[in-house]
Amino acid sequence: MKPMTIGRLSKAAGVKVTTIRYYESIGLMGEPDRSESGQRLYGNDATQRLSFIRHARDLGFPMDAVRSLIQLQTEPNHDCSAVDSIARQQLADVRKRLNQLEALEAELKRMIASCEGGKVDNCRVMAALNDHNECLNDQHERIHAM
Amino acid sequence: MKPMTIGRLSKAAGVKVTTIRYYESIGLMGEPDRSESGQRLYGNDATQRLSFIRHARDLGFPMDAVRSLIQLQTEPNHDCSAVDSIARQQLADVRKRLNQLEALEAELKRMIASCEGGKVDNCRVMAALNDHNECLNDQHERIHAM
DNA sequence: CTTGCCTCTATAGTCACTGTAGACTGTAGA
DNA sequence: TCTACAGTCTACAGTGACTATAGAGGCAAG
Repeated sequence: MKPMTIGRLSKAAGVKVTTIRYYESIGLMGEPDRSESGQRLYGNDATQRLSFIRHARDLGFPMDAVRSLIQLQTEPNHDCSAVDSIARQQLADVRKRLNQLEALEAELKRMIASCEGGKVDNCRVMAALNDHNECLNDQHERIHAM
Repeated sequence: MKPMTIGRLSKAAGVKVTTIRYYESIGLMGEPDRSESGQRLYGNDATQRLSFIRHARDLGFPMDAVRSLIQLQTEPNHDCSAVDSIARQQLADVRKRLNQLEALEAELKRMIASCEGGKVDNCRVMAALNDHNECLNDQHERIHAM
């Protein structure tokens, strides 16, 4: 259980050194002890927290949500429903993105299927890109994040 | 068919004024004529191109792909297969993201379903976030973009 | 002529990191 | 002990695809 340097922590948790320092800088990670020469020294709790963050990020939780979850972790007696609702929110977001992506998939498939080769000039894919009319039912919302 | 100002173009194509100027700055849009006082003046071709860009972006095509597609548009006699392959690539990307999102959905669903209320301390959702082991089969790739 | 919106340029901010520069530290082999 | 060389430090710039802001000037209606 000796303290480890940032490089070891990085490997242990699968998070890049620079990213760990970044997490520290935005207050997600808390300042670690330092060696005499100023190198960061971490205990096991750091590995845990870092893995927690990474896992949450892998699941697509936005930074704010991760921050909240970490905060909640420090209040073990608090009711679990807050955690639940963050997770449900995330699930809802994921489902929304899924729907959007499915719509995209359908349209792309249609576009590609309609192409019969030939010149760019009368390419159906190009035509489809030009005419927004015959498309996606007013899905005006841009798709971003993940 | 009079030339229009950037504001009108913005409304016509559904792209923000600042975004139009941004597209110009990165060479996606080409420099328009200017009025005596220096205001940008656009013709119908601009509306078309801008709609094209917007539609492609809505479909999730990355900027580079959009650039290529625009380039191809200027070579109407070129073979259409390049267009096709860009679209297929995009479809493949969309499908990949779909798969990743489906995996996320499954895990989130599982996490949430396992929660039985109570305190944060023994919340299953938290537990799931802590233990990366019982999770996503090595889907180490981070999910980004869209 | 004034009001109020539109447009201009240039610059900084966003998110979640990643990369770089230049200096210092720690360790393993010769 | 000397020498490599990998690891670490800080601070700052860069990424993509925009968005926001500041401060100045333009244009049309009332």
